[in-house]
Amino acid sequence: MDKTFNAAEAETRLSKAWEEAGCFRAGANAKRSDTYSIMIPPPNVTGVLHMGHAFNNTLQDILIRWKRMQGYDTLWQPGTDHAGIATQMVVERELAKDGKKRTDFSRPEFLQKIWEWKEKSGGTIIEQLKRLGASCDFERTAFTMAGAQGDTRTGHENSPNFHDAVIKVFVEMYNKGLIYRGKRLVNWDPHFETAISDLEVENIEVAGHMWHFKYPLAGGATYTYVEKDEDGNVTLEEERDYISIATTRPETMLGDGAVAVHPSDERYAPIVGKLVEIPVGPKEHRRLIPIITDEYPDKDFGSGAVKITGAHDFNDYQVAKRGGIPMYRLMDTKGAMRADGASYDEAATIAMAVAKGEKTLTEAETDAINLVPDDLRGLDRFEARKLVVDQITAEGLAVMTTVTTKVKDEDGNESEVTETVPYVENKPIMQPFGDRSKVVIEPMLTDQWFVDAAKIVGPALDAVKDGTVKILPESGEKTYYHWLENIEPWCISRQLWWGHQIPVWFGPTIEDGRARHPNELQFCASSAEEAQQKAKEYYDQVLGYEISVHVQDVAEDAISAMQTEKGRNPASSGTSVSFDGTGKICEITITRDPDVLDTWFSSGLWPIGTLGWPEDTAEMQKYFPTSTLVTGQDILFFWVARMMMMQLAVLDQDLPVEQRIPFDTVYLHGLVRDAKGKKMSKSTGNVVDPLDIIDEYGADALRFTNAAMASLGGVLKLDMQRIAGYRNFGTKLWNAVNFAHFNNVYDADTPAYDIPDAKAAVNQWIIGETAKVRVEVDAALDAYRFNDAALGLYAFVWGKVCDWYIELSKPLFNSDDEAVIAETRQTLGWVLDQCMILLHPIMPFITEELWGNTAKRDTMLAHAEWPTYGTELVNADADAEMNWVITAIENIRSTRAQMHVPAGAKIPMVVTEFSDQARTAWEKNEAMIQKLARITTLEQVESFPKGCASVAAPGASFGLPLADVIDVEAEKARLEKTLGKLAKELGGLRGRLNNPKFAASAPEEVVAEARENLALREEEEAKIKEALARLAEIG
RNA sequence: GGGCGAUUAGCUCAGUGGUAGAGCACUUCGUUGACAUCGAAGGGGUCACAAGUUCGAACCUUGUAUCGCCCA
Repeated sequence: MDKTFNAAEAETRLSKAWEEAGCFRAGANAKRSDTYSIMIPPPNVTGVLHMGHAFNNTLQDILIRWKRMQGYDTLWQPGTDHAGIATQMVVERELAKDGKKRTDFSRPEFLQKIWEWKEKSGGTIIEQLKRLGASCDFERTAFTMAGAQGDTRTGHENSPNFHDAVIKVFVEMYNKGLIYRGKRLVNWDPHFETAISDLEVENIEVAGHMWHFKYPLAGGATYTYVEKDEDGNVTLEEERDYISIATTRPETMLGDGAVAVHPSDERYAPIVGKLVEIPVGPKEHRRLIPIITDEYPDKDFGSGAVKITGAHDFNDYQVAKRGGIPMYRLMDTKGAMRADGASYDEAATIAMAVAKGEKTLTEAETDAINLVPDDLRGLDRFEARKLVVDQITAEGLAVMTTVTTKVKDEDGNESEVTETVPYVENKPIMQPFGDRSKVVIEPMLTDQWFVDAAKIVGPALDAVKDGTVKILPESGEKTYYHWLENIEPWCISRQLWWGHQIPVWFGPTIEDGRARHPNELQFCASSAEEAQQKAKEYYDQVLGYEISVHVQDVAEDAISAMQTEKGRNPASSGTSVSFDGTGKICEITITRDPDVLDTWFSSGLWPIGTLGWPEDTAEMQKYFPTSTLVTGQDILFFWVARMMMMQLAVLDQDLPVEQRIPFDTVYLHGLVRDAKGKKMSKSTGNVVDPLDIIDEYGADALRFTNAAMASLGGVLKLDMQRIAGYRNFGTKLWNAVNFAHFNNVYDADTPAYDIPDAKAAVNQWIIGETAKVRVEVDAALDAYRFNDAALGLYAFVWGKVCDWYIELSKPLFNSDDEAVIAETRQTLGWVLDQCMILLHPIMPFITEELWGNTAKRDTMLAHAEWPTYGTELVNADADAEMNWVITAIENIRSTRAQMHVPAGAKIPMVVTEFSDQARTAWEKNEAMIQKLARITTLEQVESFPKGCASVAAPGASFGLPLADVIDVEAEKARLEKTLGKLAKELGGLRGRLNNPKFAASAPEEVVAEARENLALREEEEAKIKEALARLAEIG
């Protein structure tokens, strides 16, 4: 055997062997009908393995290997999601290298490029998972775009047709009224020009400014502004002809629809309902907006008055909706100030009429109004901000403040200069950034598709509340409830090319035989043919005669449609109707929505989509509902909750809830951080690459570290020293096996399957300890306490097997008794086999290698039988005997070390008090104690000779005669110290036992334990006191 | 501002009512026929603070402080 395990060489070889033997196929090693299945949280197809994946997949692999060895019919389903924005970005970046843009290609051409990229690079993370040892059924690798147009079926050859499943769900949810189209405020990425999900927005604190402006009251009205302190004393009273507003985004003032104050704010009570002027834009067309009340403004924040820009702020949007305030969109898809539509004069005139209540607009009409003054049109939003601030300040409508600064003149004389300047606070503000584009996200009013989540949330909530689905740690359940009980509509459309295109075709409405609103009718269907048929049926019926319906399969580019407003704004869309000679409609063209679905919409179907749903597949019947979902707590809402809602909503409603839940247990974990607890980030430079760790320490060390970190709800701090420590642990096991080799344990080349019928106490003892740890490991894994399983095994293998059993076995191997030697060989072989088996889920590589190195086996370790023996293997007598031996050895060693007896010196020992039990234990294990404690002889004496160091063991009083070397003072000090410690313990124990209430209220076994403990401590105390007395005699 | 959580040895963390644990680090000793990626021994803690419940609190309750994370 090599000196140490060569991880780099063995890992590749073993991975290949497992794969070739089909060890991880669904159902491999199944010995019972119970199933256990895990869906991998699909990594992004553009992704590379990071520590989060490594951690997450280690836990899944531990569970699946454990269950597979137990004989369950297991499936660990791998795959990737198609990651709309990320993938499109990666491919666009590749094109950019050749100086090309996406828009240089048609949509189908560009999609072909993505599929080519996917073929080439889309399997990266799956390959990396194999290096971790992940035992997924890789032949089933799925992909959330499988089956979509252009799919080359490379890298996910056997994936079920995900596209069909996604489209079917959309159509069904649409038909049930769970999906609708509407104009809502969404997170808009001005770089990618698409709506994005909350998940893709990072809120980052940046240095910002808060400007304070005056909004003059209309018609020069005034009011008395009064400020009071806490006691109601007036601190400020003045006549004002304005209301003061604070804002971090002055450019959005152009779209203000109102100014809101809190209903209880007395300062502004006199002017509620009055109109104020927005202090920007051409003087002759200043818009007037009302002062309204709403609960949203915070009286103590800024002036207490808030401008309401419903189209560009999420809070304002809610206020505007509540108050019926118009929302004017100010920007285009690139985040520049709008340059479309009618002139500012015209727009402002209409808006004015609306504000005065003379006119009401439809949503579309409101959206068509461009309230950006002509001089600001087309400017970038940040440019526009500067100009707006300048214009307001120039007009004298900025709130001013005085600042006193010290200046030095040419001669160095200091003087104070007081200036009046605009009041601008420099303060940190939270700003939303696109996690991929890194640009500031703009809340934007756009037409999008939404899932009416509130309608399907009920069953998802109930399933957790009634315990059908368990979330661990429990605190996750609270978070889950909190979010689901306040659920918002889910925006599922994205203005991208890569993704599942929305299966809805638009056509014109018909009134009195004439086409009215183009693109306002929706035909939702799972194919173009079906849409055509539906449309034809509809139009034939409303027109009363047959027409032909033409289907435009892929509409123009989603983005350009958005920019030109075509296809989104029915009013400006081109005609799609042809007429015959008599002016009657004879042909209608319906066009497909160019948008695609949010990747999470397809990921939400992962549990069923990967199993072949909507087909009634064997896998679906066997492995659904799945068992455990292991994932990061950060995607509890975005993925876990949505899977719950979707599976429960989509599957046959006649099935009981237990058969529609996607999984029965959700294990949530936090972010993997660096050793100091900092988030890993490229900018901090503390990112750890799991592949580097695997290269340096081996996959097993990384996996063991992951398991050891995984306490429920624990923080995950990755410490290199710890990884090194667990690499050492592997070496320790390796060397233990090496020791067994050396002692001819494996000479016969036969595996140690049967539990040895041992006679020697040491062997009986270690068999019992093995049984205890097996019970402990199963209990820990059952409860998802990976850390307990890992640390329990660590303590057993290192602390029990290596530190004690192997050491204690040495005298047995050196004995002359062939029977004892044979029994010990058998026991050691069995114990080490159990170590390999029990450690395999956590450290698959080194254990598989040892398994193969030690004997001819029927199966690979990955398919070895997981043991079921329990504490019936514990022999109480052997346990007591060996515990005595270990205590005796430890106490002798401790005394020796403290008395500075040279470590190598072998010395004699004497004994005075010696109970029968202690004597028997000694006699049966003399050779071991002598070897491990370096004792030559034991002699029973009446009393200790002069200069003897005391060693206590239960039932025995030992002494080490060290007359020549003993330092009386040192020995005294040592004993006093031990006595001190004992006194503390005794105090506590006696205090408790002397309290009558303790005996009365504490459980019996606790009282008994305390009594027993007290007796032992008292015995020890007596011995030490005796020893001290003897020392006193010597002087 | 709202929600969730944390505070235990120098460090990183376990510990769900019976009197405090691990690994690493530290000190001393050690080439003992598995292992120096090692062995033996040792030092080190008012369990953030305060009050309460209890025979008994690191653990339960309330409050305070500090620090995270998520959402506004």
